[in-house]
Amino acid sequence: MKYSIGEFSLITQLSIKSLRLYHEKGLLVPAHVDDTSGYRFYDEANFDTARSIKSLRRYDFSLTEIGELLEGCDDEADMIVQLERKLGDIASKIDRYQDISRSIASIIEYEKESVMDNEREFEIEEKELNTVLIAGHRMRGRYQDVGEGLGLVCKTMGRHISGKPMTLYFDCDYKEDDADFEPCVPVRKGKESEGISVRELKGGRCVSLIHKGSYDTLRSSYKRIFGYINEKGFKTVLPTREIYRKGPGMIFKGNPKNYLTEIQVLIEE
Amino acid sequence: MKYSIGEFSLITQLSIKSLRLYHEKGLLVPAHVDDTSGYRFYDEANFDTARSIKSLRRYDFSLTEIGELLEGCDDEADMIVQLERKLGDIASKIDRYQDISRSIASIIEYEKESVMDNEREFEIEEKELNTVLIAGHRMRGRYQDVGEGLGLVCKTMGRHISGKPMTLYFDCDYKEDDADFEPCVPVRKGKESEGISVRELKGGRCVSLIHKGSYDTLRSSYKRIFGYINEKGFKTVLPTREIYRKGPGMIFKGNPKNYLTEIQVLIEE
DNA sequence: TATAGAGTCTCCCCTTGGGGGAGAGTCAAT
DNA sequence: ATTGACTCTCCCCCAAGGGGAGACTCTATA
Repeated sequence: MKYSIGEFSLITQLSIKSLRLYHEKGLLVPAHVDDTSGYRFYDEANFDTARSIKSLRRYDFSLTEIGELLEGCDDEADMIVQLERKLGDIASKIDRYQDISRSIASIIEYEKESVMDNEREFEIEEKELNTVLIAGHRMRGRYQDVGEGLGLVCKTMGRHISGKPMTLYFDCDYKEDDADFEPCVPVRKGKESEGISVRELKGGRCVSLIHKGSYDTLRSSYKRIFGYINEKGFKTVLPTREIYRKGPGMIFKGNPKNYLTEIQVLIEE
Repeated sequence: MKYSIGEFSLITQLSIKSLRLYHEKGLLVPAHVDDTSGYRFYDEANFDTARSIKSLRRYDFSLTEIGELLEGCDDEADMIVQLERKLGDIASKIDRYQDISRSIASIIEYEKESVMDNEREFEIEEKELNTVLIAGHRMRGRYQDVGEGLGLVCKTMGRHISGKPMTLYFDCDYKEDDADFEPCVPVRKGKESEGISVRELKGGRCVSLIHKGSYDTLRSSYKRIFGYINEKGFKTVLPTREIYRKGPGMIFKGNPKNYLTEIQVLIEE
């Protein structure tokens, strides 16, 4: 019994285009090709091959791989090896996509959270801070270098990170070029490594203000918060903290007008 | 500060080819293009865009999607929607790959198992069968139609299947065209549906022989097993069972010489 | 037997995200 | 002025087909 390509396509559920491609690649050669018309005709034996190809395609084998399998299909042990290799491929794809999935989920969480805060106006408040475990990288230089240090710390600690990134400032006054600071992140656990210090950061009573907008305008908020502290007669404790509640985002830099930075100054009780 | 495409490529870790492509697609337009030489020059602002593109590519966004995101990046809420859509995409990909992974694993198991039996020679033996839950599709016709019925049952029961497919034969003698049989599979659980009967198949003492080779030669094994039964003076109980321990395989038809079919004839105790 | 309509053929272009290379122009240093 | 390093555009390539054009071929009906 002979089947034209159209009939064969209907039966096997493979498109005519695909059948012609498989013919060209030598995967599924029609039983007979008419010399004068060039028409392809398929027979019963072709059904088995068609079924094999369909299965393998469903399992994400490439046409090249299918070709190799169809050639050497006599030794079944070899086929098992191929299947196991494929299983490994698939597993690593799953791993990769799961990584991506986790990353995207955490980005969404980050963005959502900060969008919520976005409409509020913020006032100075006093509050109690808990002691937290942090990993930090102490350095000297200009304020712009904070980003770099933060990147280093985040990359090193990876998924142990348990909170927003922050910077500790150890100077009592503003220094342009030789500031002493420590970009850090809260972590669940972690071990010391080159340049990275892991330790507890003591909590306590503090004065806090959330600054909205570009980092260039941070100093106006510092002025406000220290004005408040002086007015109340508090004595401050170093280091001062900056918590980056919403910064440049993990994908887009975003609009600096929407950046949110919390300034925390600990006070003696 | 201006960077040539080579420098920019080194810094951003994007290939020159990619950079030119992104320029062409309008995703990452150099800050300046020299009129006469056509040389591309990038500036600081381009770094942010480059970083965004790299992140999004890592998260499996297509260039088209990235383009749309870069256009409408002012409304962040919209970006969250896009990210969530992507998250859904990724999740469905993971699902799909996990399905494939499971399928391949079961194929491997099937093939391995049967390869092990492959070298053995088989003799008639008597053994005890347990009662099992089966799903079957009773039908009349030719023996060749067994395959179809089995396909139906397997597709319907899907992952509830818990053993090798088999056929029950209800005729006491060989009928060419109007045999009465029931392709079925053991299942863990399952509900009746159109044409499918789910029930317990009673066990008992039986005479069993594993037939090696094409189904066309099955009758010689039947002759042997019934010869044995007559010799021993056993009385048989219908239906007779054929268990397809290794058949045409899920991908390749395989070599019929290696097919293994167990014939089980229950006897009165 | 002519013709219409359906089926099939080959050939070409398109998709994604670039890689590889040819041939020509440009830049900076010697 | 020349040389070597960069860069430009343009073309072809990958996988697995999809879409369509223009030309044949087959079959059924008038």
